[in-house]
Amino acid sequence: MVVEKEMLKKGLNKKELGKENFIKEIWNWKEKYGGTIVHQLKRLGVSCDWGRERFTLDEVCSKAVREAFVRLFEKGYIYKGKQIINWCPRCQTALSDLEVKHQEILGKLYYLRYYFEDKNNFITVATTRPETILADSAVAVNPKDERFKKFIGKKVFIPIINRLIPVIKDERANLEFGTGALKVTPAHDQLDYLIGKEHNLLEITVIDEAGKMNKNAGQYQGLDRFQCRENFIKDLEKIGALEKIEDYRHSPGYCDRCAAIIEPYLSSQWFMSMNELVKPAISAVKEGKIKFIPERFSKVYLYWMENIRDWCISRQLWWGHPIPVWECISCGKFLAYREDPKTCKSCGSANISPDPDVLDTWFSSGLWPFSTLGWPENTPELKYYYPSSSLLTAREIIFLRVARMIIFGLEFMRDIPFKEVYIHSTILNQEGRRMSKSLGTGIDPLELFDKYGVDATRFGLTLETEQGQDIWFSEERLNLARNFANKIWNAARFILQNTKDYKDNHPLESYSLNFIDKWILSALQRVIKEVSSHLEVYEFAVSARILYDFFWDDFCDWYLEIAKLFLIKEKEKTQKILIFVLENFLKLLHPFMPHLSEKIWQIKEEKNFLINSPWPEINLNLIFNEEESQFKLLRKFIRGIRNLRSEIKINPANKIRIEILGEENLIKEIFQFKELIFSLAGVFEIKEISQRPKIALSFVLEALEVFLPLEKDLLNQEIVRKEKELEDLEKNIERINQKLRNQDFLTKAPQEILEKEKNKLKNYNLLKNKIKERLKDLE
RNA sequence: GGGCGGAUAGCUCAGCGGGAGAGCAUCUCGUUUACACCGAGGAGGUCGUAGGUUCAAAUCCUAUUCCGCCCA
Repeated sequence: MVVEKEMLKKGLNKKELGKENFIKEIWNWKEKYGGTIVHQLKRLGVSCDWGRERFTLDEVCSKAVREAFVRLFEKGYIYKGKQIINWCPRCQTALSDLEVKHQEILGKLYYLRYYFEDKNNFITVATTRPETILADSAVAVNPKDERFKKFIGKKVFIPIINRLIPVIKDERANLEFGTGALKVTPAHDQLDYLIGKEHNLLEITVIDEAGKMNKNAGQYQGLDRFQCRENFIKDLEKIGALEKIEDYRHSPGYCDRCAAIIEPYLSSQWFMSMNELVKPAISAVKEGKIKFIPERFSKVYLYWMENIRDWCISRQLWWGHPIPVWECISCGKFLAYREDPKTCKSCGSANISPDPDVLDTWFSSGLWPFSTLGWPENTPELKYYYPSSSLLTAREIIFLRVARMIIFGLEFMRDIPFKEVYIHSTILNQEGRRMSKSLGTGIDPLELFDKYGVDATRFGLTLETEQGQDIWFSEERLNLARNFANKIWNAARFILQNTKDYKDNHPLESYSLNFIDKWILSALQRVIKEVSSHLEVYEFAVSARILYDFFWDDFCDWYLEIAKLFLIKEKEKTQKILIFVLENFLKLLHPFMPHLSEKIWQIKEEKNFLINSPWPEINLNLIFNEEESQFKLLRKFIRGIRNLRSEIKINPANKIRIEILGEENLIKEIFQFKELIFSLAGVFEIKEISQRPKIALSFVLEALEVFLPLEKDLLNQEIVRKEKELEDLEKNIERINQKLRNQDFLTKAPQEILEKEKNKLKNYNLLKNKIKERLKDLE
């Protein structure tokens, strides 16, 4: 299709070019664009086994297609039949139901009069396609419809061409639609075809393969179907057969490839009978042998499979796998052959001719999971790789490819092709439309790679791939990811600079770790555990977020800053930890940012590739719950001081003195980290006091009160602050009290929750008292 | 016509039964030798609407509106 368009631009059409040249053009195009996709994937850092790249028209695949076809043919699943199929007059081929897209448009509904033989009375029929009147074989009315009962069995004239047709009764005539009377056009409508079969009606074709009116259309012969409609309506109006025209919303079918309006067309095609084939494919999903992720897509799959219709597999195209069927002119048999035959295998006649059609491309796609591995030969690859674990794909592919892979896998391999089907997000462009090659709504990923970097593009998009949710593409998000990549690069540079003289001599356990070391190591274990488990269940965005938060918030903002101090006094141990955390982080990061993580890894040690190293495993000896909460206290303390400073706009360069009051052991703990606090909070002295100072800003942290002495004229600010704090606190206290006063809450809520609420209340009250005392002091 | 998904801070989205979160944007401060693609701090939301279940609802159920997708 795409190639055809390209050639039209150059002023060539496919018929002039000839079949052979056209196919040559297609191969050229395939080389060029197939190459582009592979190139993009490679730049993206996709680590495929590139030696196994395949194309559906490769010899290996062709062999599989032929074998599969012959087997299905011999089992009687493939048959030739005359049916109403979806015909694209532009592509001039049959299409399967899946290749037809319906789109709602505002069309017209034409009310037309069919006069009875006596020419006095008439019956009015409504239609959206008046040109097909020329192919009408009957008018159908519902037997329940009182209005038309008297007409059943009579005959009416088709307007203009004056052919006589009967009025018949059929339940499929919809009482609600139009006038309730239905024109029956067996050769140009699916439903009418069925009605026609039942009532033995004539099947008259008036439109040809190119969408033009044929000789049965009389005076309209040669006109395009839409032109014919216009002319015909004018003529009807002239003779008074047009009663009225109404606006009407309906959804005609469009060709998925070229967007031409589909013509339901009576034609002889090859079909695959689906009823039997589908059964094991339905139970495989129902029994959970194959799982869809997110789960809800299994419903989509099952609904389609349970209502499946026979699949029209023949196409009138020049490009594709030929249908391996030969017709014997002598005995009239159609038979499928594994090798091109010289004589008919039924009667031995040499007077045979090959089928001119090719197979729907989705036929070969369905064989992909095993055709690419050498099936029907029993190759070692087939044994090793089949079935595979997961199929990652887009949701519009569920019927076209996934369903058929499952059907064919179970039919030919007697086993499922994969255990899990992950349906990934669809990226929408800024207008909210799906990105697609044929719609021209896509963007070139290579441009994004140049602008933001490959890893940032990957990471930015990954952050948004919430399960089954669409992604509205926005470059802002890539910016965030690029900043993250930059952060990682700089942090790594800092670590590598400070570990040049580091020798990995001792195991981590041999060092005496302080509680901050323990905190970061413990936090790392948590990250390893969580990232791993989320990846297991395809929660990529969650994993990416965990890595982002850990690295930026915990590691860079806190541990690295603290490590700057540790590097002076406890150099070797700190180097050890920095390297340890970085290494593990890089491993976890690799699936998301393969280039950056590998690059940093290679600077660190040239010999081994990161991609070859094992995935990190959680070390239970490095989990320190107590130290983690201890660190959280210190962090709150430092943040509290920073808040006070910012409150009165103390220049960061100015060091301050703080005073603390409270429980002995807490004070001791704080003094232990004096230097950290000095450095991280801009403090030059911490003084223990026994009485609250009057002129100071303050905050309360558990059983500790912290003061920042200040100038008199700023005291008002402290009072306002404290009053606001008190107000917030009282709101919280009142909310909890309300709960605790509620008898139902006390009896019905779980004990844990009750304890939690009581605890909260206790703490709030403690704080409240301290703040109140403080306010009293200030008055 | 049937099915599915979404509606939460200005924007893009997390959270999916017990104290409303992130990034960007915005505001204040900052030349602290890893990083201004940065650091510190602040402001900003009656979680589409209406009912219901529950001691407790952004979170569960029902209805409804708007947006998107799929199938017929």
